[in-house]
Amino acid sequence: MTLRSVKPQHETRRRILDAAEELFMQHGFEGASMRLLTAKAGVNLAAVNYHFGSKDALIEAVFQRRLDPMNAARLAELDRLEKDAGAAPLSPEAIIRAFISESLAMIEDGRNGGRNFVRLLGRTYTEPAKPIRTLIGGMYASTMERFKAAFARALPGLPSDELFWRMHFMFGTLSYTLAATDTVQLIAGFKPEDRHDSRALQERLVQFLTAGLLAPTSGSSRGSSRSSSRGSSRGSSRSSSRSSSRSSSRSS
Amino acid sequence: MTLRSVKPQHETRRRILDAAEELFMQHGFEGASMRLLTAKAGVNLAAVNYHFGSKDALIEAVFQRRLDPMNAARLAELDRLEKDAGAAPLSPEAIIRAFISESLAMIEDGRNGGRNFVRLLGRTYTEPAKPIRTLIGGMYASTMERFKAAFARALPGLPSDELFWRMHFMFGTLSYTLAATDTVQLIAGFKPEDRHDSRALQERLVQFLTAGLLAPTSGSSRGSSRSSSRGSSRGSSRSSSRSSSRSSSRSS
DNA sequence: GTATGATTCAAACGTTCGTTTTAAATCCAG
DNA sequence: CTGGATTTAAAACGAACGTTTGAATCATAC
Repeated sequence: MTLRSVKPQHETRRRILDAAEELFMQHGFEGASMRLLTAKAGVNLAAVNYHFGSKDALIEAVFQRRLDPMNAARLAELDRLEKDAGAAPLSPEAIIRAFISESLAMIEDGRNGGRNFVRLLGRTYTEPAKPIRTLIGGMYASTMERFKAAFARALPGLPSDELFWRMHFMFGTLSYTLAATDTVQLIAGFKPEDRHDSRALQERLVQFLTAGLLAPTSGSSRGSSRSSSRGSSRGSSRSSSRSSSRSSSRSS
Repeated sequence: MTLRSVKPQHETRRRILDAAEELFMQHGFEGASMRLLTAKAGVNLAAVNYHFGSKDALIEAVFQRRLDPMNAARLAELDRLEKDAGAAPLSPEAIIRAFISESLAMIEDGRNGGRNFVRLLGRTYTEPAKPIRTLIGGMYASTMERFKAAFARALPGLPSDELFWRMHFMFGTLSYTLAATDTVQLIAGFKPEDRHDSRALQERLVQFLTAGLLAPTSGSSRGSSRSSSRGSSRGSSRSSSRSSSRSSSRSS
């Protein structure tokens, strides 16, 4: 009793999840203690174990609350694109947009903890703890399958293993961008006003990722490319040669 | 006495650093305890505090042992390239190679802990703990300055803020690639034999990063691009329009 | 109003953490 | 050989950790 102020009862779970989202992002999973976390949420120390069972279960709940809807939205957007396109293949850029726009929209979400979560998510891809890795991996599996199939359809000329790596690189760029926008600032010249302008950021990301995805492949499909010079780092240019093998149509 | 076996005395520091490198990579900084660490190194528990003073100082030492030479090699390679080129600007691809080849060469370094360190490094860019972030940032500052200047010279048509973001994206791709090659596997279809083939990986990375760096810019320099529809995520294609404004020369 | 189950609370549990201290043993350069 | 630096062993330090407990409190249905 006394001064409980604003806590409309039974929203303890939500308050815990919000505080966990922010503190996990700031201090990591091990660095954010239960005592700090429950203090920030304004709930009792035992509330986490009561509502979630353990700290690990809380971590899992934090991700499930946001990740499942996020991936569902990605898939829904992809479905919509494919339905609109009919039999025509999608443009790679449109697929990229369908994948990243959900994440980036969350950056502008200040009221809710969307921004916290998105940064937390970016960090978690390189999380050392194995249970967390497998948890995240499982939540992404089906979504990645669908997007990989969509890319493969949009880029019929791109070998499967090349596509794997291109998706790996694209995901890495997105992940790092989400995680590190205001953590490590290795490169000078950051414009603070750009930090939360997710529209401008999305355009820059789409340009970069689309170009990377459509980059010319050196050795083409498979094994055959034991040839070309590959002179370690001596040969400066040698890039422009193929330039126009854009690999597939541009639909629409 | 007893069975000390192989420990040529006075290499306790190196054994601690090697063990720390591996365990920090596997369990994170907080997850790797001093007792586990010293046990793995085969030294006494008190040895870390004797030689390094504290766990935090050990963390710093782990990075300094490798990061300083690595960045020095990057700068030396860039110097060499610029000297060879004379007054002519370097190709963006050559600059990219100078930056990433040092990291990727370490992946193949199995004997020494190079592979462990490179993965640890990739993880640390998104490390929550602030002292570690500032430590890493400080170690990179001068290197990033030089490379940013080199890119700016190679791409005179690219606005400064665009270059900042392109470098940010490139660094993110590299970072994630180093950290996550065998952690989270979100995308199915991974070929295990490619994991440690750093030459093939480097070629794929260079293709991707070069294309991303040279991607056409949408709104050109500044603020002007408030125009186009931006219909949330409705407009499916709308991408192909600009396609050929490669932004700058291709040198050589 | 009272019984009942869900929730919150303060307090304590046992464990592990990084660090320090003691002492003796061992190494290695001068 | 000597003496300072290094290493080991064992023990303990206070602090912080995640978790558990049992009583108090709340909300609701009878």
